Amino acid sequence: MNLNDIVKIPLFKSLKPSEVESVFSAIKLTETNFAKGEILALQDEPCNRLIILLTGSVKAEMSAPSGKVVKVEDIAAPNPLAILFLFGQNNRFPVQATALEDILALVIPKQSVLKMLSMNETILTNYLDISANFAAKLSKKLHFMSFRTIREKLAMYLLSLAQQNGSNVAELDRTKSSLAEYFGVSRPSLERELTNMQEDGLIKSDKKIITLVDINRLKQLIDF
Amino acid sequence: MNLNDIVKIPLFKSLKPSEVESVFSAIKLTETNFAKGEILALQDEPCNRLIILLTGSVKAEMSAPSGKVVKVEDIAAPNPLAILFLFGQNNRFPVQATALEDILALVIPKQSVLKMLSMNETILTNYLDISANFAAKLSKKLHFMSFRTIREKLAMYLLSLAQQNGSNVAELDRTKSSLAEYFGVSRPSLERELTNMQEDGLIKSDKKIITLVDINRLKQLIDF
DNA sequence: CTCAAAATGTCACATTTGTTACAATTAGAT
DNA sequence: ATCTAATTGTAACAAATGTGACATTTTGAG
Repeated sequence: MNLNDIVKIPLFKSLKPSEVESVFSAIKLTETNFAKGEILALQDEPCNRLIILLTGSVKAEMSAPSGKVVKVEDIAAPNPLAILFLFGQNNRFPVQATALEDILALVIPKQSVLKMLSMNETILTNYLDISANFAAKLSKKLHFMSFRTIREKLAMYLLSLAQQNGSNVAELDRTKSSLAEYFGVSRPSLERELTNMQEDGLIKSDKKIITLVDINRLKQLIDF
Repeated sequence: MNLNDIVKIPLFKSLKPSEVESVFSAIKLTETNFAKGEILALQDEPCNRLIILLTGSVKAEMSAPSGKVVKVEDIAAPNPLAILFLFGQNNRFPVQATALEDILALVIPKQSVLKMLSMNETILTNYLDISANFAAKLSKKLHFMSFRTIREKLAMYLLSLAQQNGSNVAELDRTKSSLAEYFGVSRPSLERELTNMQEDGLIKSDKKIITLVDINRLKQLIDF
């Protein structure tokens, strides 16, 4: 792996070439391939290494013994896997990670991660920042789940989508099926609520393009 | 604050006296009092300091629309507040923290925290461990929220309570009101479901003592 | 292009949960 | 021990969501 690729990894962002060299010579790390469909980490497996995706992506699911799954999120290169759970007393993967495509990954043992963090402050701040971002995502998801009605969830979701665009149009970034799954509701219920909201003059829904018609009322839904 | 108190704080666990001295002389920190009911941190307020409770406890709540709140958890001394969100790009408190009792707290600015972490490896590992434990708690809560029905949530909750006892009896560790709040459902709905489950022969419910009658069927509810 | 699989839109109906209200019981302070 | 506030148990009714089914449209592999 060359230097250009390395500094593209968030954990190694802003590292000077000399730092990369000294850090990488001090730690153990291996590059590993995973085929599509292969399991990178089992749920509840001890989490004793950091896995950083170099290419490809994984889906992270929480599963109960006989098959029911809760999808948490997809993680794509060049992001790390389960970075939040690497340390701690009973540190286990909270999800099962399955390769969505062929994957090349960097695997670093826990001890080496610790070594890196204490020897280089840039890596330390990167690590803390990345962790905080994942925590924020987790927390956001939890907040999201706390919205009671589908309408509220949609208002929240659409507003933040439109805000990213800087417009009053939200273009869905995934299928409505997977959106329903993300919301934790059934697909027909999600469709129905989109229809209802259109009838109520809140939005205009056309395929994946949702136009926010009455932004104030949408904001009211989630603001109080 | 004396040395004995300091090493009782998880973040400073296993520190040698000489380390405590050198670390504390290098960073800024203040002790602050909060009265019962006072707000230590607002939801969405920038998270630029670490707050460690020395005495007392706080409740952490996320406010959702219509004034409804989702209680995330209580945090008691000597634990830190929102440690997961201190770093990161858009680092804001995900919850509002309100004092449940009079509180004495240690407040350390973000920059000083970073300084501590890079100057002392013990503090670094403590910090990482504490963070991971909170992440695990968050993740567990998320898993819990993913259960669809009240019955499933109850099955999950009661089974893990009974398991702690090593018996088939779950003694509720809080009021049913607060349990309903924790579940994110209304209190009458929770009561009704307890009644239904009793009628269905799953449990026997008497005040705070819930006897698990048909454990297999309860397990099926969450296993499947 | 072609065609099968996936995704979408929409129903009628069943189920779950919320809401409001009220009475009974329990807990805690003085 | 007494009294007030909190908790608990329950009910009828309203609202939200799930389910299963079906036709239509879109997507993507070959």
